[in-house]
Amino acid sequence: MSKPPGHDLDLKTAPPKSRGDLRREAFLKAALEVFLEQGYESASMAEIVNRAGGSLTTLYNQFGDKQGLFLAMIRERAHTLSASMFVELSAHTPIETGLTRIAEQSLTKLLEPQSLELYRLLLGLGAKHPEVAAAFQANGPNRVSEALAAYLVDRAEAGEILVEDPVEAAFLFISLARAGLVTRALLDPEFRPGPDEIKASVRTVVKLFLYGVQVR
Amino acid sequence: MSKPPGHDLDLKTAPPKSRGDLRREAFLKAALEVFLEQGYESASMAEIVNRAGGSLTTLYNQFGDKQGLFLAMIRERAHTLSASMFVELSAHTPIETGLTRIAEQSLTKLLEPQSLELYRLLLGLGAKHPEVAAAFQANGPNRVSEALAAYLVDRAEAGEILVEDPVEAAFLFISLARAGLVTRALLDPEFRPGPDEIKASVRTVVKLFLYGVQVR
DNA sequence: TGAAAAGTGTAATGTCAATTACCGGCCGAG
DNA sequence: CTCGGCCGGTAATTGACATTACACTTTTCA
Repeated sequence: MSKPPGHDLDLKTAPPKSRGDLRREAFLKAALEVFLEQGYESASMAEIVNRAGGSLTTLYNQFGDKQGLFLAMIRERAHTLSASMFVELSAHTPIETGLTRIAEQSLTKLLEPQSLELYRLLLGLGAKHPEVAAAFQANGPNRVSEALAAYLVDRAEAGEILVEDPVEAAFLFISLARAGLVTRALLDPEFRPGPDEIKASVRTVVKLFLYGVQVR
Repeated sequence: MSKPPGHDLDLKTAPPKSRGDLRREAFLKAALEVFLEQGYESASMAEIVNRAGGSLTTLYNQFGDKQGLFLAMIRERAHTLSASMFVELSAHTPIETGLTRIAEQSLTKLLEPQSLELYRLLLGLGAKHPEVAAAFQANGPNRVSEALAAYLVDRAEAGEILVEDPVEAAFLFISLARAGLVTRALLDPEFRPGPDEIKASVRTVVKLFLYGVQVR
């Protein structure tokens, strides 16, 4: 409705910034903060306006209602979070290195307080708004899984590993990598693992994934 | 305060049921329903009283306030849920059987809609009420982990497996078992795995845990 | 049996926040 | 320059509850 010549798919090279766009960005940023801090129900539209500047009227004009704002915010964040977890896996990287790299990258991102809280919010969404959770899932974790699966196939062909179902194996590896630290962090706010703990956890996980525990 | 001769640790054989106890039970049951359906913020005390019978006044007398009721409910549920996930592991059970049994048992319990919603609620609690999440963690998952760790030590001594840190290995196995189905179920309400899917998932996980993916 | 304790039902009270209504100022097209 | 629409600020308007207060009945038990 506003940018005359625009490709609507601009991802990085898009600073057309009309007035409305600026407002919108500020609103989304403030909404992110407040929703993450207080949760959906407790967050107040007024508080969001306080932080963003602007006015309630404009906020309602742009997003319709509280739920609209929330959904818009979630979509935007889920998208960038997913993107930031993506790892370039050049084939022919040795398996141990590749697994380590992908696990460290996505764990590090996911353990940032902001990501963690966003993840928590998504989980809490529950039966309501399944579309959002689904969109996040499809468009974040699944992407990573798929990339990893392709890489596993490559490594299998190179004779390094033996997998029956690469897709499932990839999914399990991702799950395994995340399960330990992320679950703990979600349940215990005190628990904020640093880079060293992440590296250590990843090392264990990679070893387990590769070798298992059975005596050979 | 009421039952004259009581052991306070009765678990099953305890129907002393004074009047207050009956009220209390009904309140907790209704509270469970309503909190799971609506979430903490949206749940209304009046609605709980409607379902439980009795009166608002009594509810407040027994639990103080909304948060008190919520905490009491969570504690009670976390306790019984944990108990139901416990698996008797006679030592000397072959490793593959033991792992399969423990994973199937706890997965099956955790995937029941009610458990799943409770888990979701706990995750959503977030920074607030860390005590509750901690209590649940300590008193549920950790128990299972510890039992499994002891079992792993036994199997290691029997020469079946090779583990450096049994506690960590146990934790990872539990995480691995849960990660796949539970995470999926939390994010996608449509996804309700049946017993066959659970068995299949467990089979894969056990194999991975034992053998890894590396060619031998 | 006869209070005191505990329970019940209903109707305040008070707060808080979503959503709307207005009203005057700012900005870009004609 | 100048009008109609977007904006910002503020004050309604409403509806939901949590939490209490009150007046009455039932249980308990000494």
